[in-house]
Amino acid sequence: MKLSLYLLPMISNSAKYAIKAIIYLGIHSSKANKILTREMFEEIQVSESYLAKILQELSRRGIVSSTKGRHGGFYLSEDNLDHTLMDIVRVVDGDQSVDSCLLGISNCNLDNPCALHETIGKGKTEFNRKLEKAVIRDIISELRGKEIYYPL
Amino acid sequence: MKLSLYLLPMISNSAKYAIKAIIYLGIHSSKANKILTREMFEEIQVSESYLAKILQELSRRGIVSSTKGRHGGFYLSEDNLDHTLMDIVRVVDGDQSVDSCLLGISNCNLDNPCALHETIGKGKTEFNRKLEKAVIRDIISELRGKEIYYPL
DNA sequence: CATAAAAAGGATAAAAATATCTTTTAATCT
DNA sequence: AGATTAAAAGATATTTTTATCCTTTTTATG
Repeated sequence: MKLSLYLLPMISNSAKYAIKAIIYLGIHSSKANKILTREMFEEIQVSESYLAKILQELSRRGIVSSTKGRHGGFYLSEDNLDHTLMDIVRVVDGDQSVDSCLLGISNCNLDNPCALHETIGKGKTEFNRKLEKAVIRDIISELRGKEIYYPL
Repeated sequence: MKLSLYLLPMISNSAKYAIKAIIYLGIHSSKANKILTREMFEEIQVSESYLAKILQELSRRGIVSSTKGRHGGFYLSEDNLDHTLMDIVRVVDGDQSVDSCLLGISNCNLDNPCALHETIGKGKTEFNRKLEKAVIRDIISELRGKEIYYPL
């Protein structure tokens, strides 16, 4: 018997797709050059429909930009570029995912720390801090300097 | 529309229950004083049946000890105490969960790092290292010094 | 040896996450 | 205005994770 058969990562599949899509948009898109889900989904290794679903939500929450109709599509505005990976994860996986205690204890905090708070709880906090510092604009400009950033 | 309605933590619910159960056993059990799932499940805030399932697997994989029949139950042997939190997570969530790249890119490694490897991939590695260093014996003995370690 | 106690195992059920499909709305072009 | 294009929205399906239940096996003890 196997309890969790497949991988259960630090961020969800959906958040991964979201991050990949945003990286793709950051590299390829502009307000003048919008991108269709049709053009991205293979690179991101997700179905077109599911990617659309995720981008829809990201758009609604102001993480990416989009317009309907002809010459429509998705792109990153200057404002969008100021977002961090944490913003993405919070939108897709929810705040609880980020803020919850490692043992899932609701009243765990600095004054009343849970059994693992000292031992590894801080590890999660550090990881969160990295997500907060990771600004999309910086990630994109760093990737531009490199030869290969595919496949996502 | 919400993509992930509930929390999606760094480790699965099952792994959390496993860790909580092992902490409980570490504090209360010995080879002479075995513990029944019936005695633990409320403290751990999981159903008795599911806890039994998880402990079964942990027992099969040598993370906890158990004996059947009268005066049977679960306990931590001296060997069990030498395991780390990482051992638990690997058993319950699987190796992939621990070893996978943050973007889920299969051929991501130090020589051929993915887009996020430098930025936050290292954060995951650090977190993993903390799990590896967290020896059950140490966690238990530290908890014994404290007044309150409940609820788990 | 019979009986009771408790984990192990197997089958099934429920909930959540992931994914797809269809219809609607908005933008653009002719 | 009408046709076309593409995102938004809604409904539904699938897979995975979580959880429960019931039977079997093992062990201790009277």
